[in-house]
Amino acid sequence: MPEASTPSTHAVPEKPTVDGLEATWAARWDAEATYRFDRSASRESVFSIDTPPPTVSGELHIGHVFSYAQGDVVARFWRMRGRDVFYPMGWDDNGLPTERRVENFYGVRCDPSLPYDPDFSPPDTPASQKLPISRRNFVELCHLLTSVDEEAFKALWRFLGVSVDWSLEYTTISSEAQAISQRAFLNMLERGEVYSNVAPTLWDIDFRTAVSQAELEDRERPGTYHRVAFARSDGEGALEIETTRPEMLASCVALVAHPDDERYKPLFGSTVVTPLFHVEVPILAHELADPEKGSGIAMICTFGDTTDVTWWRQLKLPTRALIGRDGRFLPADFSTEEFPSRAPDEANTFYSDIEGKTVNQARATIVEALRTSGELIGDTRDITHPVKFYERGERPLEIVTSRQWFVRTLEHRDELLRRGEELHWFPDFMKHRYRSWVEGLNVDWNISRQRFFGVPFPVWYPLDRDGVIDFDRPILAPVETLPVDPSSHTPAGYNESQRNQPGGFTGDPDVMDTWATSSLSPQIAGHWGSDLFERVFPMDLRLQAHEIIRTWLFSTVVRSHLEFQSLPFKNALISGWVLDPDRKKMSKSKGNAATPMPLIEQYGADALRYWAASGRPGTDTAIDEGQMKIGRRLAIKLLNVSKFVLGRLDANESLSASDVTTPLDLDVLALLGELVIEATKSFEHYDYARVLERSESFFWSFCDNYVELVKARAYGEGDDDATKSARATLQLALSVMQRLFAPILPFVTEEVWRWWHDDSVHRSPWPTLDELGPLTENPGLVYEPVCETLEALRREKSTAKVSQRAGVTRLVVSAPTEVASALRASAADLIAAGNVDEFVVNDASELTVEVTLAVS
RNA sequence: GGGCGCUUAGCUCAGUUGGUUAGAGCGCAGCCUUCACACGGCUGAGGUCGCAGGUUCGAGUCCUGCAGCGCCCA
Repeated sequence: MPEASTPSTHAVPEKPTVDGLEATWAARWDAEATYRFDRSASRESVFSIDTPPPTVSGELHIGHVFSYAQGDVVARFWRMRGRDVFYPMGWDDNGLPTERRVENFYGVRCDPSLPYDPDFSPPDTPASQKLPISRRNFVELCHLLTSVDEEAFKALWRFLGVSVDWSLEYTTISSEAQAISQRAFLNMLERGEVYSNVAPTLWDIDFRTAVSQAELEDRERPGTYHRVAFARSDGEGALEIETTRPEMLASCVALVAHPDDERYKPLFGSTVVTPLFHVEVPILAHELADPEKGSGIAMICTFGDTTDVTWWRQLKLPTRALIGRDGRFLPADFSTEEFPSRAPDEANTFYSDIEGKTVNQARATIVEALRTSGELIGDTRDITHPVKFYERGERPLEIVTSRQWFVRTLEHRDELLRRGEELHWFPDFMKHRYRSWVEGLNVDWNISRQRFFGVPFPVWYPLDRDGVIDFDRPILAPVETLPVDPSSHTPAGYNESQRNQPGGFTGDPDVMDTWATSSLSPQIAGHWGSDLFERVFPMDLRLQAHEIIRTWLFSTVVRSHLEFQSLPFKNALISGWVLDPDRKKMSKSKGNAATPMPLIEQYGADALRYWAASGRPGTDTAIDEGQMKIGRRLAIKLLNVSKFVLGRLDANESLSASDVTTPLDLDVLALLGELVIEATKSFEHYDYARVLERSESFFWSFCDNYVELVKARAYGEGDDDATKSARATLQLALSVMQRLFAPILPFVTEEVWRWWHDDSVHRSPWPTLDELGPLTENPGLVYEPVCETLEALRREKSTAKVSQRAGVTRLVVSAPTEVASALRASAADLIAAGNVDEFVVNDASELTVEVTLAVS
């Protein structure tokens, strides 16, 4: 036979496989720029996504895969809907997590007093004693390691099929990100929305930095109540307080009880004397004193905890702060006004035992002394109580007085609450987390960190003739010079020799909190100041996990509200946590955190995405390899049925919805039409899990029933309208289903799509009703009874333990008139699929099926 | 202490504005070595929908209370 007359077939491989699709298609998508954003697109046609820049700190985990896969599914839907999807990817590389990783990875620590060593290279193996290096050397290592980590992350995202436009990649430490952060800071400063202040600050003594309220975490820790006697100044006996922090005694500034507490009411206004240090302190009243706790009266110290800060502020108490930035006790002189002891020599002598000690050491010393002096009453009492920690910290936070930059959030609380109401949350109930967080704010947002790898504040300060810093007259960097580093750049009007000299200047030593830069992700990714920004801002969608609502989501809303009087994004899609198979929260410390790459290798990226997409927005989901296996099976089924349908179709035969004529085929398309409507609606509400569930259910029925029913008609000997109808239906349905699954299973759908198309399924239009032709009015009226009959046939054969191909002598179906005529119309398909000799349809009140097998 | 979510088959979860006999997958049992698929297919068993009230012709679904689990905030 001459080649010219051979029907041309689609390029269907002999043995299709899902293995290896990730590498193949990731490379093709790169080469074809499939996910490239059209920068000339108008705002209306753009769908812009604000993605979380992951913290680049080494290990990837399955939680990343889960959350980013869910977001990607949505991005792919909108792209197929015809929107120009702005989908960048950033890396949150600045900040403490990176510093920590660099310290551990290279065995170094930053010592800003050291000079830069241009020839420095990190030790091959980290020494047990961390090597001190200069700030600049340290920052260079941070850049080095993050760039390595970023490549590893990037490789995973590609392998997972995350459809970001890599030409839009950004980092939060880039020069542009720094300029944007500094510009936004200066704008806030100009508007009076940011201020610097010396204040009691939550302080991590290991990281030696301030932390913000958002980074706080309560942890249950054992503690011990000590009952301590304070002698009354009038000599009328003593008052006993209970404290878990007796080491703070030298910082005591008052005692406090509840205003209604009858036991202490008569004493308000009188004074007592602290044990050991003999400082006179007043007895005061405040609602926050809990009469049920301990003896009902507490000592206020500057500062043992956040309640102390509140009392200190509201009761206008003096400051006797003694904990230093390293967590050790600072020097103090009890003969001064600050520490007015009645017995200064005794107090100083005793305090010399405390000075320089850590909190725990000092506690032991003081408890011992109190016991000796008889001022420790009775036995101590062990308890468990919540203690505040920095979320990344290992030791309890202390409160240290220091100068910090704060963003005014408290005075904007009501507006911020309204922004939370304005935002569309998916799922809706996540808005409660935002609201309760904003309602519970009690300090302004501290954005300065006493660290090294971050965006510096674009500020210098003049020094007076005595070399004292004048914080009230900051020298601001002009906007056009940004980004600046005040530790290496010189402010206008000075020269570098005047740095840190009397009469000269000094640079602000701090860097911004990482949330202070990542909260500008829309500005950074959208290149604030360029035409692009107007096309993408406010973003259509923010993707993130629920655990960072109070940090990233909140801070982004704050920044956008202050800068643009707008929400930064219209919709927020909140993902849940990944739980381990026992439904416990995954964490590195528990050692149950799974790494994704082996799972991708075992089940395929589509299978992992299937698992992720089966978790509804906001729902915590357990790692479930069973679910991944099902996803893999679905992908394989898609390959196989595509091979079957396409492998026998003549690629040149033109088929369309108008060729679909038989009742069964029309009905299947009508059902598919219903599915398309539902899937579209669900996707528009970010309910990808429902799209998956419905599509999957239709697809399996299609494979098990419809394909079996029309196999013979479509690919048999005949060649009439009915044959054409079946072929057209198979082809149309396959096309629609390949596209319905494309957002969730991008690799396998692309593979099968390319067997019969030149361009990517991911750039193809989302299916619509139009392409399915005019649909029947009551979808399912034909297909469902036909399927029921087919199932009855299979059941009989299965019960009789014969092959499904076994012959049937007689098939009698009784059904209501309408159904009966539907069955008669599909008789040929049922006869072929069931291998039936005689098929009889009777009218009856309800559907019954009677099967007589050829052999029994 | 305040708030949010969950509780449906052995397991993991769907269940739309209240509407016939409550759904899926896994697992389990049995069958089919079928021509797209053994990396498969078919069939089946399995549930007083956490508990107690209430509204309704009708409640897994709405209301009230309670319990357990998880989380958020203080």
